[in-house]
Amino acid sequence: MKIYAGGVDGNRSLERGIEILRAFRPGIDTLGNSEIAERTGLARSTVSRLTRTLVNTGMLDEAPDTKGYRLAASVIGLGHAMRSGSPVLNTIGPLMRAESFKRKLNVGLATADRTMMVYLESVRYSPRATLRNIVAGQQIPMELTSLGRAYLAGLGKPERTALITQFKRRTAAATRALLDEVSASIATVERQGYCSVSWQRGVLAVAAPLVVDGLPVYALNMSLQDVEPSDALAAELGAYLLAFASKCKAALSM
Amino acid sequence: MKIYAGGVDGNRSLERGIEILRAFRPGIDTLGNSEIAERTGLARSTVSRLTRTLVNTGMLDEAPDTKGYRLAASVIGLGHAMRSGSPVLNTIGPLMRAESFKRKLNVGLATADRTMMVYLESVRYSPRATLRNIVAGQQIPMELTSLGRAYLAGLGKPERTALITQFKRRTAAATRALLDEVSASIATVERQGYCSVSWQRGVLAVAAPLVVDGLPVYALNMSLQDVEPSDALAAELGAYLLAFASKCKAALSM
DNA sequence: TCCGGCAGTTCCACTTAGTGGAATTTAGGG
DNA sequence: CCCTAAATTCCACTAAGTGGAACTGCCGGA
Repeated sequence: MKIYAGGVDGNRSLERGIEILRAFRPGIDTLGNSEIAERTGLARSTVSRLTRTLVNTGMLDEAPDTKGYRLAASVIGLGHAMRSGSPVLNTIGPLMRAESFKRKLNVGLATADRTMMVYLESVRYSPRATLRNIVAGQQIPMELTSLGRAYLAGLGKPERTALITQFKRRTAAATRALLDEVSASIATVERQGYCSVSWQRGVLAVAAPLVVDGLPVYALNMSLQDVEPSDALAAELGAYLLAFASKCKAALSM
Repeated sequence: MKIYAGGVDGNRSLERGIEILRAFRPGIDTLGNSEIAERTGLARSTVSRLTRTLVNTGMLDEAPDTKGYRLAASVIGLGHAMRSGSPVLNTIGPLMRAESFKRKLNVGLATADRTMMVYLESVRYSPRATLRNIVAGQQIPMELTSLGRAYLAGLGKPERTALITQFKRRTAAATRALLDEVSASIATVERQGYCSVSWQRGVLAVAAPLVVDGLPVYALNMSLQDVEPSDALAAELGAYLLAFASKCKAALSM
């Protein structure tokens, strides 16, 4: 009874290489081999070989005095390829920009990467209309935000519970109360189509799932800064969001 | 005389996995396994296993009816991490935005990915000042643009010739004349610090290398749309660019 | 409904390519 | 100039990955 490596689960070296890339979280400048080895739990020699490969393939740059590595420019090239290939972003992006302009608020589209939500696009409205900022790739925690909770609500039961298990494992602290909040938000989405969380002072955000079959689940959000969060305001935003979400769904199914 | 695999050149599976990711060029929506196999020259079974791994690690999503894969959201997460970790972009980015605003022109910062230039940031100035667009990750060919040629000029001889060899291999057509143009541009950069190419009608662009030691070579560019390219205009832009480049260098060496 | 034709996956004998611990080299820092 | 820490290389070992072939499932015609 022999077990064959090929064809069962993934390719180990590739998995590890990707894990190394992922060790570069936002804000991190350079990582040395031993630091990577520590974070990933790989043998130092293995890391040395894999980072070399990643440099050769152009995914990492060797930093100054070879004391470390940083992500290379080709990863943003990939990011651009992803965005420009995404049919969802391509159809919804323009709608988001128009909506942001019309309603004078921030509009975001995101989906999950493990337990983080990552923005495909986030259109930031600024009262000083001279600059409109569009950000992509920013990551925010799933459990804490309306965006993430709306995403969870859009997911099937099994995936959802898998993620919730991960939250438990990840954050030992703040567990019980937080998980209850999460379930409450999910229930709210199921009832009224959106949920609202104000996790930063003066910021009100509402979010709704965007489920199109055959595609990953997405979530849309709208938010306002420098306001006094209130139920009335949340309801108003929620109404806008629901209208916008259904417009998006319509545009996608054409 | 045995040759040991570990430790010599890179890890084969990882190399191949990355090559698969790279097969998703901008604008491509989905790729199926056999299409990938074709593009990369790998065995179909190998591709099947590697794509599975890439899905497990979150780099690819399975498209609708499993007829293909697309880049997953986590690649833009990586892109964001790269940008937010880049010390060069962090110090120069704000300067670029200010400069674009002040001079009313486009300002870009890029570096190479193989034979393409990829923008870390491209600040697009629009006369309708209500929108200023910032794009990252866009790729443009190195040989055809002032940006790419300035980059080449900033490179060491060996790297430069290696790239030029690649151009020859890549584009069979338009070789001789084009290569001469490239050398001419490089010479221009060496003489006056920048070069200028107008490869699209009505667009004038000037570019200069940005070399900071211990870091990859970058290139800065400035461009104007909807103008009649002329030597006088190019000289004016060039002067702005040189001033800006030296301001950047100063900011970086602090 | 049945039959190609095709894309994807699985099987499996083969062996190379990758692994990790130990030894070695390189680089600072005091 | 030595001493510590990090990175790299060495190498015996074999699990892990490979590719061709067989298999499965699907769609489009007729």
